[in-house]
Amino acid sequence: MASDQAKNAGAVAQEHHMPPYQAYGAYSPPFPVYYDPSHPEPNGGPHPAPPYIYHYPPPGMMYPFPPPGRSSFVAPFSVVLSYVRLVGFPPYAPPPQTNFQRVKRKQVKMACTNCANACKRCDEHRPCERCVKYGIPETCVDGVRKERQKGIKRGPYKRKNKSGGSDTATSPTHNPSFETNGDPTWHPPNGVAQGSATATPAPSSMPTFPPPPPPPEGGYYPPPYFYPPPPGFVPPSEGQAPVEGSPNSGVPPPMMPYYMPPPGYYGPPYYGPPGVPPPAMDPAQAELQRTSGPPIDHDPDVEEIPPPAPKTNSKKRSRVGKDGQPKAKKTKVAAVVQESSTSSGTTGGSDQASEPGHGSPAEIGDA
DNA sequence: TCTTTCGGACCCTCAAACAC
DNA sequence: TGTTTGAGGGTCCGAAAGAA
Repeated sequence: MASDQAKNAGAVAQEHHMPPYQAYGAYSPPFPVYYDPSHPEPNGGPHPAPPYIYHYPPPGMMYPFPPPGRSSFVAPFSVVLSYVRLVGFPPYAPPPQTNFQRVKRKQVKMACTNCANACKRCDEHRPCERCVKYGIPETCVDGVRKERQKGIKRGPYKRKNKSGGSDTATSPTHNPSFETNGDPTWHPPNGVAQGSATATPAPSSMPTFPPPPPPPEGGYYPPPYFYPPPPGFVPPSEGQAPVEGSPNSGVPPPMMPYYMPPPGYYGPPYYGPPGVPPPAMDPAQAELQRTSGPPIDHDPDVEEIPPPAPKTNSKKRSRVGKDGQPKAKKTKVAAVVQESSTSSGTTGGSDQASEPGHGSPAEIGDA
């Protein structure tokens, strides 16, 4: 079987995490934005109830960005999206590991034969909830686990490094790539010390984001361009950095200064005044970046996390044709069925657990 | 629209390999 | 002998396909 690391690589972005109560900016997909209920809500209203959403900026879209002077992004939810940046914003690089804690899927130790056959969730009780739901409690019995094979020779193990980075559980707060910001040439701006902000300390399970780069010549920090603009946000006055909590005005602005980058725009972060879209990139340069990709400042030594792969038709199954050719069934399920067929009543055999239309619990799916 | 099916991701267990 | 590794074997999510 593939290693768990490899298996989990894509799953992190795919699974539904239960975000910790901490808000952070995000660098690039699949990094989420978290919500921090320790900060006041606009209008002093109550915090939204969990689960808190993630914001996955679409590729090519702007990205949440830690506000100036903050080593991490902690803000009311409505502010979270107020700091944005464009793809390829130097000198940031995504950390090699997201490490966002994921809620593990709970599994029962032994699913009943009906649920196992249907590949559906079971529970500890007998009859299980699903069997009761479908009126087949009498057939809700445990299957029989196969005994693990013994005497299987295994190759030599690759000993993992105990001191660090042995696995994905390494605290991201100690991720060297964070400390160097993934870029050896980058240094935190003066006066922006790590942890200097009033931000709620990140739990150990959460990444600590590095401080933002200094504003460019002229002193602008990214204006609060939104995509989409959070309701009720009041943009800061020109030339000012976004102020945390600014949405608290409670007065919905008539029009938010937000924009989408023009097509083909892969340029640097735009520091212009609020409401003014970035200039279009030079066509030649845009074309070059379209073909070779946006300017990436990623540490070449840092493994890049690819954006969530678009859903493919990989799960497309070829079904039984009109003229026969039954598909091979899952043998492991079939084995369970076979072993418990005397009590469960499901049809045994290694080729099929049950037949459609016979009311067998195995094919009663969840509604 | 609902139901059934099932690919494959995810999870747990535990024997083999390894360190001390 | 205790710990670590990683594969076996299981659960079940979620989407496709068929049925109603």
